[in-house]
Amino acid sequence: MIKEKYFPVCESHELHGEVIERKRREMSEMRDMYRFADFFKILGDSTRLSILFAIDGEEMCVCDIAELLGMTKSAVSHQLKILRQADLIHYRRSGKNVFYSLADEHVKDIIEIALEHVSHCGKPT
Amino acid sequence: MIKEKYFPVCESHELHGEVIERKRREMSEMRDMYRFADFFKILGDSTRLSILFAIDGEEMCVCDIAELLGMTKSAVSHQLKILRQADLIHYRRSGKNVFYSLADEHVKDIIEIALEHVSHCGKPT
DNA sequence: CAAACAGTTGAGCAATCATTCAACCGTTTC
DNA sequence: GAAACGGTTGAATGATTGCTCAACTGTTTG
Repeated sequence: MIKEKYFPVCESHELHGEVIERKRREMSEMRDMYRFADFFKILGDSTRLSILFAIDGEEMCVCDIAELLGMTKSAVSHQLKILRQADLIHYRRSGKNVFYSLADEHVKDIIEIALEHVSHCGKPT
Repeated sequence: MIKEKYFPVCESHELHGEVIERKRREMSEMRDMYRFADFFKILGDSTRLSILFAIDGEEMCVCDIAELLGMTKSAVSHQLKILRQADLIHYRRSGKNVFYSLADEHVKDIIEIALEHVSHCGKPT
């Protein structure tokens, strides 16, 4: 039996082609992996993560966040913009100040589970 | 009453200093924000995320992962190394092949919640 | 209305990072 | 043992990114 090869897989055993095809079908459902990765990319920065922790439970203005993190207002504002565009935070203007707060409960959930994972797999060395 | 200023906060209202101090105490508990952000940073790449989805539920060898993602073995192997160092995947050698599988159930949980968030906040435009 | 304050924005820069390329290691096969 | 295959690794490179600096907007205050 001549097996049709759709792609140059390993030659070690013939099942590989099937596995790839099945996986390809499974993964096609959520094909915009880029958009999905972007979500984690936003959380993958200590500054942005610190901001989210800072405004968790209590809104804060930009100036205070900057002071808390020991950064310039500019640097914080740049990161706030990214968080805003990702719909992770909420915006409120009050006089000269702008107050930010968490926009979504999902964010807290994800952070908590991740925190659990990190503390579990924590390698002190 | 002369209020001691520990840091140059906004002048608009005096509560800001207190807020910052309280937040600073709260956040000092989990002070290694870098390590925490690194966890998300690893998930924040479409290639690595695709790999995790690929080996979810069924181990795969490097060659097949590469074929599935349309990438070189080298590129995949580089990302596998990062996932390995983060203890997110499991390694198994079998003859000439090396099979990878998910190492932790936490990973699946996090991905699922994040997927939910992304699909909720999905802006088609 | 001008000065001061809170915050935003864009350009520029340094650092990080994902992929490519070539060389290499480990296992199997002839 | 040499060739072939699966996989890894390090250097090089192009792209991305986080911060700084300076200029700017919007609001309040004198």
